[in-house]
Amino acid sequence: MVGDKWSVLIIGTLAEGPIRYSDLTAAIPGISQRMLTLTLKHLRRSGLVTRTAYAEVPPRVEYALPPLGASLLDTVLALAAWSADHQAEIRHHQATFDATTARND
Amino acid sequence: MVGDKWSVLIIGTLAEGPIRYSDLTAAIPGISQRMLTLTLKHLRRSGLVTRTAYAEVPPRVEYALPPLGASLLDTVLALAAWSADHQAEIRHHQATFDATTARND
DNA sequence: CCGCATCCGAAGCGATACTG
DNA sequence: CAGTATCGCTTCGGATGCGG
Repeated sequence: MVGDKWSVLIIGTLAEGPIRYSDLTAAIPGISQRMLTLTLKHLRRSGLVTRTAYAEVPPRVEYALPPLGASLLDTVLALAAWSADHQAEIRHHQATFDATTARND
Repeated sequence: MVGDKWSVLIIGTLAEGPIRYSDLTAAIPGISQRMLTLTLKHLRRSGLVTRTAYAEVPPRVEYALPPLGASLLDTVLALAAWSADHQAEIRHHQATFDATTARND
């Protein structure tokens, strides 16, 4: 689930509170409507995200983060913390590795 | 990084101690040699895994988990714990969702 | 025994156009 | 406003055969 880039971004955005479909599009630069719809459906199926549609004109649909989703957020945040913590070290390793490895482009 | 299924499995296997290439193949069912080599290279590049080749006959290569890799293991384990913890709940949601959603295959 | 290169089918994703 | 359907490209991944 965390392997899905968009899932993480959506959950991260939802962490700040319920948000509308169109606002999600704006809040997550680079996401296509296809992926937004697909990922939201996936997340809803797993119960990580809830969808509330209001029978109004104009239509309004809000997505929110139920407790289950929030619990995943915590864990993912821990992962993000690790990432931030070791980012420099990893980049250093990569640079060293690249320098060591003979690349004949 | 956790998005890479094989990376996680390899790190999980390496957690039990250094292991040889061929044993990795056996320890991780379903992995192809291509993916094993590719993923190991990727992990080495990031410094999450170390490689030690012994100039012997027959050749022997051992992969191990340095501190950096072990630290990621901890975090990933936390994620796995979350997964195990909420697995049943998620499956329930999925079943409900599938039942609710009219699927016209 | 260890690892890489190539071929090729499968799946993912973005862009676009269309429906309720 | 909120989605769905289709198309084309890119990437992923398995199988096989070769080099160190």
